Amino acid sequence: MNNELEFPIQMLHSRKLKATPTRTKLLKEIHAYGSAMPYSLICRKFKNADRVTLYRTIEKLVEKGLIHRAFSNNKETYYALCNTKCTATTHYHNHIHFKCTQCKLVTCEHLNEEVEISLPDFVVDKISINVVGICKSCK
Amino acid sequence: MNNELEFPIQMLHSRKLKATPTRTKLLKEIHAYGSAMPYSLICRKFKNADRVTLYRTIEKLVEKGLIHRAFSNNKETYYALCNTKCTATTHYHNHIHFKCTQCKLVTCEHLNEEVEISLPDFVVDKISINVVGICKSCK
DNA sequence: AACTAAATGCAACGATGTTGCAATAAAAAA
DNA sequence: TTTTTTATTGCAACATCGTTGCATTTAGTT
Repeated sequence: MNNELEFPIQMLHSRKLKATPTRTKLLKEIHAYGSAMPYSLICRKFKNADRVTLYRTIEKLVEKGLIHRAFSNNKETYYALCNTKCTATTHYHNHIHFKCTQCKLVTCEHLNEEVEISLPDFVVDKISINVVGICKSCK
Repeated sequence: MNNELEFPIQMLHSRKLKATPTRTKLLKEIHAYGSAMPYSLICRKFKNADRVTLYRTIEKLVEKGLIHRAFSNNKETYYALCNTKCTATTHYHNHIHFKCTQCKLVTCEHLNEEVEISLPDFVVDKISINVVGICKSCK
């Protein structure tokens, strides 16, 4: 996926962030999880940590473009690692977020072609596409 | 937009729901608002009502396909009326939800062409597309 | 080793999600 | 129209999450 993922400290430093235990652990946990990680699960991995610290850690890493909110409904938010093309403000949009109704996993899936959305008279800054269905493994 | 919108009672009855004051009011408020209505604003319109009743009213109308969650981030959810083509389980996906960073409004925008998303080996049930940018009016 | 800017931990509060249960009201039946 | 049935409401109560301020601690630097 991303070579840098094995080096959370370098990832953090590249965005001028201090490599604190909570931050490096968060990056490692999300990476280890393999798909977009629900907040509730993140909490379980950090049950000894302070809730506010975790909150601010997530905010900061989202702000700096190291992770992103892959999926959100009114109940839960899922977090995923950004790929190397992500910057602090933009994310690639030739990928979509897929939520499987069977295994409940949220994954980032790449599309062969960029999605074309024609909205004349609108300025489009960011596109996010969520698909719900049944994933390859569960089908 | 939708003729039925002027008749919240009929809308409710068509889904075998009792036409209670909270339900008819919710449908009217969202319709009157014109774009996807943030939950915080809905609350303000219902400040005398019980919070749990409002919660259950929303749940029920979403479940029955009269309204839908047009947009959600980790902070807030936006609700919009479903069009007549919506059923309890599916929503049209030749429209997108647009959030304007200037006026903060979330609107449903129709696309001339259906969005094509090719995900071989996946079963696609529902596609939702959120676009962030600057709307026609603010540009 | 000392310094400095940034991150953490804690307290504290507000908003939202969620359930159970008794009281109430809407729709249907008589 | 009145009664009956069944769904909805209101309230209490609790859990989770978002958010801020401030004092303490720590990472990266000098």
